[in-house]
Amino acid sequence: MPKPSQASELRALPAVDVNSQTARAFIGIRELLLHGAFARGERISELPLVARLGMSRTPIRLALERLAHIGLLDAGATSGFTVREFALREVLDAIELRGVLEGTAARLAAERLSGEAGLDALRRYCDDMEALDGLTIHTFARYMDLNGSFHLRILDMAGSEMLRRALQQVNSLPFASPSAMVFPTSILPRSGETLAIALEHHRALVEAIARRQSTRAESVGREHAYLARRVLEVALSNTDALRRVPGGSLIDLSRR
Amino acid sequence: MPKPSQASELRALPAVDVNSQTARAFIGIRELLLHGAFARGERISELPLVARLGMSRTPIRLALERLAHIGLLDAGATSGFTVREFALREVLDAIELRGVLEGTAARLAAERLSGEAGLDALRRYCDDMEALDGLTIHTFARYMDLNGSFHLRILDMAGSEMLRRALQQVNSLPFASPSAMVFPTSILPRSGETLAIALEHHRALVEAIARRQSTRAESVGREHAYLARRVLEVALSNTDALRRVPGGSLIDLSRR
DNA sequence: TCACCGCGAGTTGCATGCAAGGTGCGGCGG
DNA sequence: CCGCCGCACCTTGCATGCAACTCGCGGTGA
Repeated sequence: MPKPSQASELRALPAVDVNSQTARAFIGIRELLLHGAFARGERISELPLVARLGMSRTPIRLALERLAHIGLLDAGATSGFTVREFALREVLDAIELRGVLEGTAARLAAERLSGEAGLDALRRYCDDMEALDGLTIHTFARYMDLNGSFHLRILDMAGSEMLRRALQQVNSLPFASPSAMVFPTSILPRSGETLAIALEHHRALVEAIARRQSTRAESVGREHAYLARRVLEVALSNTDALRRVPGGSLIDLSRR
Repeated sequence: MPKPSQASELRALPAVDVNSQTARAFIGIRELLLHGAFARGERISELPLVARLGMSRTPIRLALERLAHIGLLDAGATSGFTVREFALREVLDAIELRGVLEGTAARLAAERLSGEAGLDALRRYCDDMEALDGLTIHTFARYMDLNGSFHLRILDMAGSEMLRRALQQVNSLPFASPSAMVFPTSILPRSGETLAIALEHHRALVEAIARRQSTRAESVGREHAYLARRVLEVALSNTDALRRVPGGSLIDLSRR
């Protein structure tokens, strides 16, 4: 069963169990962080959040710990947490690392290929994405969903739990995640061309995996991530686009 | 200043602040896990640990959470933690992933090389390792230290915080960490040859980085990790060696 | 006027109490 | 005798209280 579409403003964030206070705290604080409710480097203390989130310190503590672990907060040496700030260079590095890992996923998928089920699924995702025919304000959320499913499927086919964890870790930085750099044409004018290139990458990935061309699969997987890098470089000069990047306020543009 | 040698029985484990109950709980439970105090898949409940570690549930809870995050425990869907068990395949995948990441570190170090300081340090580590001249019971701890410093230095030269975190994550699985698969000759007879190959890899890495041969650096970095894989395959048929691998009891050898 | 010391507020680490949920066992009924 | 239901204990999630620590400010003395 395919995952339900999660096309909210803060999409591309992994869903978590909502039935515990800790999970709600995690989601709530993450949302605050990504919406720029705190300044970069600001110290986060627990008591204000108690008032803001309406729960006791215990779940808030746990949530802060988790946020520190996924890299959105810094755990100070002595104690306490501060809002992590990212130099632009770190964002670019994160995208590069995602490329390496997705390339590895594609390579392993090619090396370990067995059966047609995975390939068929990938081809269907490709077809669906091509059927969208452009990134309008209405279709781009759907595209992000399909795109996410496509890459998840490759990850499945790679069959490496460790790789899955590593990629999850990288993608937990919102602006490095695969769908963070997708904008409708109305925001970034040249999205159409970018989309075409992305779709070509997808086709090439499927073909390479199908033919067990593992080196080609790895190369294309890497190159595909560089696309996000290029989109980011364009978006940097576009305030509208930059504002839409989740967690964009955590990026320190003045620091290379 | 070089890091102090940490050649205890459970070396190769990142040091943590010992001044907090949580840190002590983390270390204590990790030690229990790696020494096989629990069966694979066993459920870990908090109260027994309260008695065993002499502290309240709060720090134990936090420590369990952290252990789950680094992958030594499974956080059950509903609640509670169980001891993670690793199929042999996952261990091999972890080593493969480490190869990918260390290859990437070497590539980035080559691409971003500036100045001679890093290279000089690497060369010194190489000299020191070669000066050991064999892996006796007395020298192999020192070798692991030097080896760890060498790879850390390359990671520094890569200059990617994201990459550092990813590698740290992989290395937190004790049997995948770079020094887990180093045995003195008295345990694994052919360690001498393996050591020679490792030293050659190190030299090749330094040379490739120095000449900015980034592709070569990446390849050698990957291949270097495969050495651990081969040592593991030999060690699998050697009970003595296997017992020395930290966390070896968590590996389910019957499951591929 | 400047420097140092001490106190106080704020903050975190930890312990513990309480309630809710789950699981297993025993008893009861068929 | 077997199966099912209910109760009780075990376990965890969360709240809260307490103590220690830090940082900063103000007062006092040189």
